[in-house]
Amino acid sequence: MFSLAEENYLKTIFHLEQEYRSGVSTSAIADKMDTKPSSVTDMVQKLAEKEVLSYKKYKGTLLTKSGKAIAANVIRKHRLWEVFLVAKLNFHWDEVHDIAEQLEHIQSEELIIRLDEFLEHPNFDPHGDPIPDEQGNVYPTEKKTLSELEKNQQGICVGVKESSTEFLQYLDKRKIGIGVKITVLRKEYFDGSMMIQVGGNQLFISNKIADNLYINII
Amino acid sequence: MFSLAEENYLKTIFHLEQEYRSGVSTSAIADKMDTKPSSVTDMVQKLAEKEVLSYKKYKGTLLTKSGKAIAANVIRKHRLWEVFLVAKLNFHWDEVHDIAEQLEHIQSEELIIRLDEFLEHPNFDPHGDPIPDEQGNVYPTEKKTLSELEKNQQGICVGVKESSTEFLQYLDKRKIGIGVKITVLRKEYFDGSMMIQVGGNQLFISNKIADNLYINII
DNA sequence: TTTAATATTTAGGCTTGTCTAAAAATAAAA
DNA sequence: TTTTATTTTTAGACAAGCCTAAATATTAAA
Repeated sequence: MFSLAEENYLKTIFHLEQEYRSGVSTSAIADKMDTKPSSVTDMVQKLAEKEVLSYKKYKGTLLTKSGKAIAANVIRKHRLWEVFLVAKLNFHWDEVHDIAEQLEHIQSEELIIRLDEFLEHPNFDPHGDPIPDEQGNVYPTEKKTLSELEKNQQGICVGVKESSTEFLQYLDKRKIGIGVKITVLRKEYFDGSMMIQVGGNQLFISNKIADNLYINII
Repeated sequence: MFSLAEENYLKTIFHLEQEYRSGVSTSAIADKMDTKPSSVTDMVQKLAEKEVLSYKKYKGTLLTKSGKAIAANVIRKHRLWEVFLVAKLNFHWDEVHDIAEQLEHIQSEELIIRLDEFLEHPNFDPHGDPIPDEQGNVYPTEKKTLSELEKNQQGICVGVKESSTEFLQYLDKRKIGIGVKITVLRKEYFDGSMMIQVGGNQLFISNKIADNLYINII
């Protein structure tokens, strides 16, 4: 069993490994967790003894297989709860992070199995990030913004890049939301604006909007 | 802000006050929380300084108004989550306590407002206990067992007394569940067995069953 | 390559919430 | 009412997880 603090370290290191593949430095962890490097050293040494990560003094750290599994599971829970908060409790995409940060530590395998079922096995959270499966496998998507799509390409909206309330309201009004299928009908190259198909409607959107929407190409 | 441990003490004392109205003893709290009396003394003194309870050495403790409000809010959250687990995630009544024990400490007013909304403002948890309102008022019901009802009385099933899996399955099969309206059609006084109306069906049940069902008289 | 700057670790300390053992107060029994 | 038993409190200690300050490695610059 891992404590809340331990789970948070594992999760953070998991994320940082994407960026620092050869080893995550003490200070990188400290920065991300808003804590002091000395605290990180303490915890990393403790986690190394528990064999969830490998650590060489001054050389940084990397998760072991079991460490990765634990971290992926925490992330899975976090993202499933985010889906719940948005899809069932009508929170906005940008309001759910702090709450999910707490919910991700609730201990119950069965709870997550049933929550996943209740949400109909979602594959992405409201920010468009993939939800790890039960085995801890994450299938990272080639996350593109709508602005990167070409004419006639289509995909599913899986999230937003920057999410101000005004922007979310703009999207709501136009029925653009997570899971919605979008097709590029026309693209203007001088300003990147485009005509898109969303549900039954055709919309004209600026490049600024298109650049803020994450799309999963299908 | 109160820590997880502090919230648990307040909640426990709140419950114990129903039984020990003139003051809750250190050992009663220690018993209920499965901790040592010396630990209780420490915490109670700390909480007294925070003015959420009044405490006189050797004389026990009672919650202040603000202490009661905090405790009621934790209980509100606990019971709302229990409703969620049973009504939405299909847990059995007897499986939800430990999970709710964790969920009750999630910090977000907005979350509880929306959860309450999502569950359509339930008044009772799956064990038939009343859910405190947002102001912390609890309206305790005169919780009777079905066996205490007389002929022609009717009420809503709000919970079970003892909940073995077999018993819950017995109930499921007969469509007896929380929120279900039950009417006593006939009652045999020599053994307490009764004929009841449940939904469209009439059922004959023994006193043993009737004694295990909590009913809210309407 | 030697020096300076930066990163990391160690040492020691603090807070929270728990514990054991001993002291003190209260309650019960003789 | 005095003694005994029980309850409660105090004192001192410990683990987790954090901190600051000092010591040690590593990296970058001269």
